Amino acid sequence: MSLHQKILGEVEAHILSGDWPPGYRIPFEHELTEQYGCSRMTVNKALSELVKRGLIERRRKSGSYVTFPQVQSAVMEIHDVKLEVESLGLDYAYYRDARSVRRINAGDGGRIDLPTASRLIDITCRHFAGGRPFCFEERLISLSAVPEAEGEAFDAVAPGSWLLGKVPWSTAEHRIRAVAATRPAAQALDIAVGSPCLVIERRTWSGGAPVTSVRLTYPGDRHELVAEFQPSAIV
Amino acid sequence: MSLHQKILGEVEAHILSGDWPPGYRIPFEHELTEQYGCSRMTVNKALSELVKRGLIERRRKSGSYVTFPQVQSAVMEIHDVKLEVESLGLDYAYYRDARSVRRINAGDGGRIDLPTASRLIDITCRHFAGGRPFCFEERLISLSAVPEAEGEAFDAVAPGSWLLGKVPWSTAEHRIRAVAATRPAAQALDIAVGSPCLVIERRTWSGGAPVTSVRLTYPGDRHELVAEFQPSAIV
DNA sequence: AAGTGGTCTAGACCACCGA
DNA sequence: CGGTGGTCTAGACCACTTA
Repeated sequence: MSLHQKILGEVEAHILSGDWPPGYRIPFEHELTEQYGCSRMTVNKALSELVKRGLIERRRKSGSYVTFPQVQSAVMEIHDVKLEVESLGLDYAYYRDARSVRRINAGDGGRIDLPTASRLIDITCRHFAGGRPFCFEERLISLSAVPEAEGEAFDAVAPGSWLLGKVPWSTAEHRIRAVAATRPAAQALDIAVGSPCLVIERRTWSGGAPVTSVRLTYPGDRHELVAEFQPSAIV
Repeated sequence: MSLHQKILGEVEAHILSGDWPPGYRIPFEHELTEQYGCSRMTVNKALSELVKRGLIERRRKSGSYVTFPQVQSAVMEIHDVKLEVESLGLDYAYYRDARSVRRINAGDGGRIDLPTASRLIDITCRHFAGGRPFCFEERLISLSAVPEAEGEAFDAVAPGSWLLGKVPWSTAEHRIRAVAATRPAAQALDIAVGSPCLVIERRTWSGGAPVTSVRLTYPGDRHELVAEFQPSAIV
């Protein structure tokens, strides 16, 4: 492994571990130069790559700083409905409909892959944009992965936003479908039963263990997913 | 603009224009060094970036070569409906419904961003899986970007498959929505007007110029998009 | 064996911008 | 004004690979 890769990896590790939080000023080039006993070009190569990856930003005379988490990056990252609504310039509101703690059962079939009789939280809630229903959310959270969730009522902050700041995730899988609105979804979203809806099911893991599974139902005429790719962006 | 960016841009232009086709050996570093009157590091910086973008690959002692277009990647890359169907283990069939060469008009509003009166090909076709309609495709292809398309009837090979092996792409944008089936789509897919459909609109650019725009309509109950992400994979 | 790319050095000049 | 990052140079050594 080359030296600039080593430097890149170590700085990246500091950032991803939270050791160097957003806004933190990382060491100057000349400091890293001393620390690694190499020339400035080598350090510069590593830091330039981190800029391309969006992990740091650099300001002349001032230094290099860890960037604040990408809100909704180019692809279809973990996205927080609240941020999504606010980025549209609309008022956001949240309402929790139901919350229960229970054991997993056959009705959850496949939604979340946990051992029999695992305990989980089952939540349904709604997100509003500009006063209109924007998204209907049905979520399961594994209590073995996130024990603190049991103490949360989720009546002020949405479970998605709460989890985002709480649990680091390592993998997410999205399934995206078009469906006819079911009765509960139609009621929640104030649309006709059977009208087209975009459904996004996201399952998230952290270190191999399932964390949460969420089904987001959007009225088809009010939502659109946008994803931009570059060939090299694929790992 | 810095010199390494200039070199990068010019080499990229040669590749994207087809001037330097896949397999072509681009000039050696020392040749570019002479041509641009700069040091090897500067040339190297440009070429290393092209490796990251997947446009070239480099072999010691041999030289640097334009790569062959990537076919399909992990996420929701440019995807070929034919490969998609075959990966499901179903028989694939293709039928071209209509094809015309015309000038862009107001009705194309926003689907493809070309100058007034640009010439393009307008195609509608269908993909079948296991004998059943699987996808309805409406596509525009810019003739200024892909002049060879004018000689293609697209009655045996789908335009998507044809383009994939022909034109390198640099950026793609997806828009994903749920809609009620329009009359033409419903007829093509043999479903009821108004039933939910998943619509994927993909626009593709090559070196900043629009290449093609396609709208794929899938019956909502027969299709699902799956995408898997890892946090670090984001650029 | 020879020529390529991979990496690194120890400087340099410059633009920018915050103190 | 001074310190930072952005860029570039003219070398160097090495690993690899293939001609």
